[in-house]
Amino acid sequence: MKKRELDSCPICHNLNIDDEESFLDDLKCAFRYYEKNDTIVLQGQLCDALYVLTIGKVRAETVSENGAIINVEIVEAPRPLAPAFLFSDNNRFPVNIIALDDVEVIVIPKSEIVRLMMTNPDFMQNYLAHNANRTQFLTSRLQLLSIKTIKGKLAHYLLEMARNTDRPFVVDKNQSELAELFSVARPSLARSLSEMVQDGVIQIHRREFRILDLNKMKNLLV
Amino acid sequence: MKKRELDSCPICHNLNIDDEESFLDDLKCAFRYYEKNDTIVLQGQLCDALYVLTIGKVRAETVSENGAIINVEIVEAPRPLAPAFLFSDNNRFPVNIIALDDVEVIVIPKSEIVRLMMTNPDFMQNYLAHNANRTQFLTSRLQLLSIKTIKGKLAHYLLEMARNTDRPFVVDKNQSELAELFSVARPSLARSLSEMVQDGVIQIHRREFRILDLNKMKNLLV
DNA sequence: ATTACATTGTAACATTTGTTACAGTTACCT
DNA sequence: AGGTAACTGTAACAAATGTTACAATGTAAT
Repeated sequence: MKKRELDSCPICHNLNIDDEESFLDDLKCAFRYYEKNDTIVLQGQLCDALYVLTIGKVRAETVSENGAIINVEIVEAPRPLAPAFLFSDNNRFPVNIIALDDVEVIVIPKSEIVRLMMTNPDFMQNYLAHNANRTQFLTSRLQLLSIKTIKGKLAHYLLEMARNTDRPFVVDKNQSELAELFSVARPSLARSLSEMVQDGVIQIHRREFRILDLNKMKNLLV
Repeated sequence: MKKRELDSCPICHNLNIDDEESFLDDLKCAFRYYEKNDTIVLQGQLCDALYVLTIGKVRAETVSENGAIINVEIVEAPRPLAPAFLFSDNNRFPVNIIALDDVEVIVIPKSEIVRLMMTNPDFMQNYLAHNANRTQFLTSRLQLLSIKTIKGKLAHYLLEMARNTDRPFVVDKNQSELAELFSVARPSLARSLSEMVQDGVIQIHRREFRILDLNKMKNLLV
């Protein structure tokens, strides 16, 4: 099995843990090990401890009531699993979590997390920052999805990438990836792109884009 | 001007503040007062203090680059404004905040918030719980919006309301409100509803719904 | 250079949703 | 009871997007 790299975990970095072993010894926690396809957490399960994925890779999936899988996210160690739900009023896991590898998970009771925060300001700020970043991610995702038209989403995305310049810029995704990000069909995305080119709003050469008409572009947002 | 009701603020309740005045005296913070239509926070502004809305009502709006208003939320006192962004890596306000009333805002520097958390476990848990609940709200909103069809959204919503029974139940929203929740057009929602009735999936009498075919219903989710 | 594969462009058609308009119904007020 | 406003149902048409299929182009490996 691989080795732990605790320091690159978003809630554990910069904690000045000189001795990982003794740090973990002091912590009241449990180590759990799973093999590929083991279920680590069941959707709906009570969440009264922090699950930290320290080794391996897992799949987090939302399952609808007829068993269809709605949403999938792959998470790689080291990262806490659903750290926000530990403190929410409805503290149940929103997803199934399945091992994709050999996996180590450290389970830390909520009371220990509270103790850690109270005694270790860095840990507390890490925890807060991580949750805050997650909120920010969700907010911007929501903002993107609440734009209804494909051209609108493109305008939002491309204006972000262009950073208010009219210089050409290169995007790091191909059309299929963009289509997935926007959750639209790939040919529909291609159609919207070529219409925007026809209308003289943008220029495209492979992955290099250039905004030709900033005003038209911004009007697509509404 | 109205009176403060700090105890019903999600991050301040149950703190055993016997004397609000002396509690606030001990806290290094600033009181700010605004009139209707004053700008309290500008989108993009650095967020290095917690803004707690203690009296009044504000509007939080996202403004696109061409000045169109994308998103609006009304917030009433007492509530913290964007508490998650205080600790995020990109700590800038994502919205304009405008007074709708006579408003009091207490501005508490980040360092004071950290100090409060370290000395007051209840405050810390309140803060964490509030952010966690917000995350949960965003997550479920995202889940709803990522269902593409109107019937799918309806199925998701109605199955939630029905709580796995086949008994009739009453929803607390009219069609216009539902349409806004799903961000679709009202007549489109009505059409989907009547199609679902025609297909024998549900029965409707005014705001009373009844699920007739649970399987068909669940299949709409995919 | 040739092949194999991934990516992009495009077209025809189906489906879904939006838009606008109006009629029927219910709720409420006096 | 009558009048008004809110809510709901529905229809015709427009617009946007999805689906499927295939051609054109680019990319990488050998």
